[in-house]
Amino acid sequence: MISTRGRYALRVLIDIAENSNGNYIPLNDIASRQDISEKYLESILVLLTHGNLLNGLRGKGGGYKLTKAPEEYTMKSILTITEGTLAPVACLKDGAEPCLKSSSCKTLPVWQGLNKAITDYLESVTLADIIEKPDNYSI
Amino acid sequence: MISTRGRYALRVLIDIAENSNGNYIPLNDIASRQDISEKYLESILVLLTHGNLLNGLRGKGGGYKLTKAPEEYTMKSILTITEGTLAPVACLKDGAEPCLKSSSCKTLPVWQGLNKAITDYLESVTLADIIEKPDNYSI
DNA sequence: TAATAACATACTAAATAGGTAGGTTGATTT
DNA sequence: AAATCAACCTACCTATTTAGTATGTTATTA
Repeated sequence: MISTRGRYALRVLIDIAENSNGNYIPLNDIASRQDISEKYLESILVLLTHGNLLNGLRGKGGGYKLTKAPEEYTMKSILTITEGTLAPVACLKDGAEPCLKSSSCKTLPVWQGLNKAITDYLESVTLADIIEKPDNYSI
Repeated sequence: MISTRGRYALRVLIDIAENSNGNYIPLNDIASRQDISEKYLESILVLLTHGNLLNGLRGKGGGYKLTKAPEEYTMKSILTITEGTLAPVACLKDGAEPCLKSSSCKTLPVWQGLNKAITDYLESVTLADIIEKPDNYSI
């Protein structure tokens, strides 16, 4: 299950992508628009700025903005930063010590297949696919 | 992440499928072969018997056996019983109260897509795909 | 009736999730 | 230079879940 950290992170990025026009957006604005506790949101934005998904600026006029184009934010990159890992089992985590039984492990291929299914999907979707596309046509 | 409950359950089912020949296999045997605490394993087998994936028989000569053919055990059915739900977000759980914001929720399609990717994969793999296939040929 | 083995209930320690509280640093405006 | 604003940082808290352990009770068979 994806925790609130990951889900809120996604909502925040959508919010910033849709409401910023290159400007910094204060956490305050985001929190009230998204109806999420300011303080809790803060702890999530720390992860996103440390992971270089957001740029933070202090002081008056400060806030957060995206560091790159929406097309460059894959769902996988967003969720990996907030959830830590998306691997369904510990032995498939990045940098996991190789399991001694891996060659005889009958369940490993299943977990690898599941991991690939999840990863492939999450890499195929970007923030650009999700945000409001202003439709420039009438009737 | 799949918990030990789900991982052990899968190992148990593989173990029974490979070692039973229609006989009941006592938990004791499985626990020692799989090197899992007997008592903890017991709590997992309760889930599997209640979920009709295993048949338990008490007393001497008792133990557990499969209730159906290995082809009929999808990974999804096994993991759903042990993990409770595989839905990546609460609003996609079976029997979840419909979310009021679902029509305007921009993140919902992403979670639905992820859910489908996971579900499709786990339904495509069965216990029969995993167990040892005795190869009846020589050199 | 003795041994066997599933079934049932209760408890525990450690980790994680989801938050809250308060203070500090840096940028901007007055 | 001072006041304000807003990100940043550290520490704490509560409830739930995970991964077990312990102690029985019931049903079956030799």
